[in-house]
Amino acid sequence: MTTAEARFDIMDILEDRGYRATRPRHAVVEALYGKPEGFTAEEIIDELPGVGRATVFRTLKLLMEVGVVCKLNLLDGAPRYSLSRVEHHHHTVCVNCGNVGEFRAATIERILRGLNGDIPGDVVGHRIELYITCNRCLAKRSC
Amino acid sequence: MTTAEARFDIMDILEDRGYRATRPRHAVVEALYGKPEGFTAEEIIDELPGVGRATVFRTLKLLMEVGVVCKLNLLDGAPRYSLSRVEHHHHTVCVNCGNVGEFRAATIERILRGLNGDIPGDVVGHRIELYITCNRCLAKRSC
DNA sequence: CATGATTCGATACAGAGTATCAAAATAACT
DNA sequence: AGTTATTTTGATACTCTGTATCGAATCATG
Repeated sequence: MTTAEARFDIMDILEDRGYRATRPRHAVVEALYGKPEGFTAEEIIDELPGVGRATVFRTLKLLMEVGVVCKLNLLDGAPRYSLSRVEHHHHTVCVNCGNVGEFRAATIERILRGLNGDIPGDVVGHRIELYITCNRCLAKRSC
Repeated sequence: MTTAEARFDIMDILEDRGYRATRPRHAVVEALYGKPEGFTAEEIIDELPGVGRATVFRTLKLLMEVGVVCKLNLLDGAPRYSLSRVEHHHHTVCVNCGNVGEFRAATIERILRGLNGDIPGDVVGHRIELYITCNRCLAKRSC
């Protein structure tokens, strides 16, 4: 999937759900594409002085609702958001620089589904986060 | 492990790390034992009018540092904290009432460790959360 | 282009948590 | 026990992330 297609897709998804493809929303989506490794809300707000603070948060919330943006609460510092490239996935977060990556692990999904019997209720979803030191930070450190 | 032993243990852990076993900290730890299914910071603050707001947060932070309390950021509403009963575990969170439970799954741990090769960095930790509808909420609903 | 529904931006506000700092509690040492 | 040094506390003000409000602007539709 190219970037252009993906951009188109996201605005499409919004319109399909009855939301309007407005200029501020376009601007936010554009900005997200420059951040393949995650971003904070404040980063986007600073980058788009023409778009109001509330609108940025509203748009992020909307994008989470339609499933193309995820929010990660780290152990410290501001929450990070990231564009989802694949359907169902989980995140790696670098504990040093905060950069966010994605991974999939079908085996784990299967196990979690199998776990249902041991859990006192109905499993309706799950979330897995791997805390890592990313290669870039590892490289910097060994210098 | 009885409750009394566990209480003793927690204050012990703090003292072993050079922190003082003060009365406000005792009060917070006591309060936590009345909350086997998790709690919000505000609940504890309201329950202990004799203990300052800042102190409650400071104590919760301390207890997280020494590994006996976990914090969970839910999809909405205030974050929930919970006492950890077992060493390494993960959480179930009821999406309806917010109650927190614990589970262990050795198989998953093993898989996550095995995943190391597919991840662009060193895995230093992980977190798994299962979103469930707990039995109590299921029962209420079917009425 | 008139109408009505969405969305916007500015601003004030809310909730969770922290920084500050003087006062109190605690530990350590005589 | 009394003095001193250190840690901890509580009150308060503040920060930071996000939301509610609301009049103005934008947009789809007839």
